[in-house]
Amino acid sequence: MAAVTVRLPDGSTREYAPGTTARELAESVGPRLARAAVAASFDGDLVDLARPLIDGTEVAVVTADSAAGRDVLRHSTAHVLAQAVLRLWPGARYAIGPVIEDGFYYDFELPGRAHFSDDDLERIAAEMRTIVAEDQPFVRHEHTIEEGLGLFAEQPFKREIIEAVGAGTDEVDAAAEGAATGQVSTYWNSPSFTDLCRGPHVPTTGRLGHFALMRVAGAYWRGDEKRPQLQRIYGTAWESEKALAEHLHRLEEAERRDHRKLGAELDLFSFPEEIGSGLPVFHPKGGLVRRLMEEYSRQRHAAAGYEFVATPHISKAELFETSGHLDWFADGMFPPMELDGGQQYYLKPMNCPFHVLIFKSRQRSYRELPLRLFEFGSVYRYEKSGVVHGLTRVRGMTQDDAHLFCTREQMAGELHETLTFVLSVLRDYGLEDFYLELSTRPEDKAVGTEAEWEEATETLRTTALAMGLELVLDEGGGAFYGPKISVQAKDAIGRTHQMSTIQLDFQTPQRFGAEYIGADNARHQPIMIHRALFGSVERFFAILLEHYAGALPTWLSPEQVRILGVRDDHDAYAGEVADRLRSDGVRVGVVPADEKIGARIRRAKVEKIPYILVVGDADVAAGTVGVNRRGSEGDRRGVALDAFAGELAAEIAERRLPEAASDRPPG
RNA sequence: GCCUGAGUAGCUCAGUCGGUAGAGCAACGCACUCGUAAUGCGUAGGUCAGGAGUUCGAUUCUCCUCUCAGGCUCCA
Repeated sequence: MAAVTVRLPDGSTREYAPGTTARELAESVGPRLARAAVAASFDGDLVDLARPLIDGTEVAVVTADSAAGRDVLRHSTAHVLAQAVLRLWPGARYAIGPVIEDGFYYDFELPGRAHFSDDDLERIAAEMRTIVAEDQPFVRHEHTIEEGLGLFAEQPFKREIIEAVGAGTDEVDAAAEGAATGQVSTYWNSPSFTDLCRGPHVPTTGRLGHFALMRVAGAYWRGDEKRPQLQRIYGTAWESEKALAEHLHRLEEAERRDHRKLGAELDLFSFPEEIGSGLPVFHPKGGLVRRLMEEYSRQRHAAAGYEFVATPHISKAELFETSGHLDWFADGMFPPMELDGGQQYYLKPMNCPFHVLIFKSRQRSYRELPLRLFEFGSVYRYEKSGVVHGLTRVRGMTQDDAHLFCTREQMAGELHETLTFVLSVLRDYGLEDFYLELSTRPEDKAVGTEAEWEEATETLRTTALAMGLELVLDEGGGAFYGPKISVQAKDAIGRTHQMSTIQLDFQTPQRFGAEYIGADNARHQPIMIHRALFGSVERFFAILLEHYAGALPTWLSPEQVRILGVRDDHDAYAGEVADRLRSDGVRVGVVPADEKIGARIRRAKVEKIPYILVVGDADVAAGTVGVNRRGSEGDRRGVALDAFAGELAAEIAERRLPEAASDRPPG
């Protein structure tokens, strides 16, 4: 047979004897590459290192420290997890074990419908280490559908996957398991363990080991609430002990920034049990931050031509029948209150029907359009008990909600202006890294015709593309009344949060019979654009808190400056400094010298106050202050009070953001 | 709503194989008068989430409820 010729990623070509494997290729390139290799890719398709080279393909060696390589490690570790569980729970059924961001999971059904407990994780991890030490090979086999069904006769979940592959009914599995070939592949580890899998895998289990099992959870088979709930184990795996440790450290960092923890530590808000789940109260400092957020928002909205409205929290049932909410989302609403005459009232889950009624309150002319109505509107949604989460998923919240009414001709321009406005305001709060997501018609829940949806979706797409930001498609993710664009923002530690949404709605004006008189003297239906910028004040508060790890920019800090006299005979001067700054509108606190200066500085640091001013003998004599700025090394002594005040006033007026949204860990 | 855990002082946590509890920090009092991340001593603080059951006796064991955490499902 002729030699096989392959191209390498650097463009060079090499010849090998027929039957040469990817592993042998790696070895021929260099021993270090061979050691780092976990898989290979042939023309971009990931394959095992044991796969023979194919003539004319481009071959790349996949190393453990690449994204694709980590996926291979994680997938292989998931197999080891399944093998360990089957050893410890003979007769367990195993379902699927895919790779997810930063790790993997595997779903099981244990004999006698038993459950994993947290303590089991340690036993399972120990068994996994044994399997790693055994250095078992991952041996690939191809089977027909019938052979596959026979192999997994005792494994109903595997059989279901194989049947779906055979029937080509499940696109996801078909792609994953290779339906195009009408075959399934398996990986054999030991006489006692074979798993259905497309692969590739590392050559042997000995290649693994830098993993941690994170938690156990219940998860529905196929993600379907109506199907059996399986036992899921989440784990993470990395190419080295160092990479694993770094990952665990990142998790700790996220935990340190958790807004629920910061909210308690900084005395911003709490969730009194007596009030109920998902119903927060804001304490004075949190209330102040919230007010500052809202004030700046109002200021920007006023400047952008929005008009402020106010609407009640409850309404007759008919309003939500007209809007369609009772048809589609009654489950998400609090149950109705019934009055004497049998009239039912609901807490409002949204503000839009109220704003439509304001539009409809009198005859409208095209000359009034676009009409932009804005409100900080409190809404109540009955979130299921298991989903309530801190300030990000609550049962009562305040939306910064606006509804824009415009003509069809104005629609594109309004969308563009709105998106520009939204991004500009978000940037002022310190979020700067964005991409856009376009959500299209949901399959089951939707009102309106295909044509209307198509037109609305296209308009949104055009607007989004004009922003020059990355646009991601979210198929079927729209609301029941229209498609939407959402702004996704990355925070300081790289997590993505869905921020503002802009939704087009042809339906609500129709349902409510909202009309305006056009230049042609005829009645027309306005286009309605729903728009929330923060989403909810509560959620935005949480995101900002986590983004800044509690160290809010000076303009948003509840206490901007704390003044400390060195001795108690400096307290009078500290008071004068405070009065001077307060006259500029600065929020100042003074703590008298009944504790050592070091202790009071520490307290102020723990409270993440942007500026600590220390004043002593020299300052009293010279009219100066010692400036200790949050996040900077050391302090500046003998700064003239006027100079500091001027600099601070400028920082606040410009809403300057901190250079880095990180701070020193306490202690 | 479902699965797995958890709830002990304001916070972080220890403890009780069933005999009603303890530390550090915080709070309060006294002393210390001090120049950039914790001065010392003392005092007070708990229906051991709530309810029911078993028991001579329950914070501890059982059941129910509430709340929280991590997932699943959901998220107009």
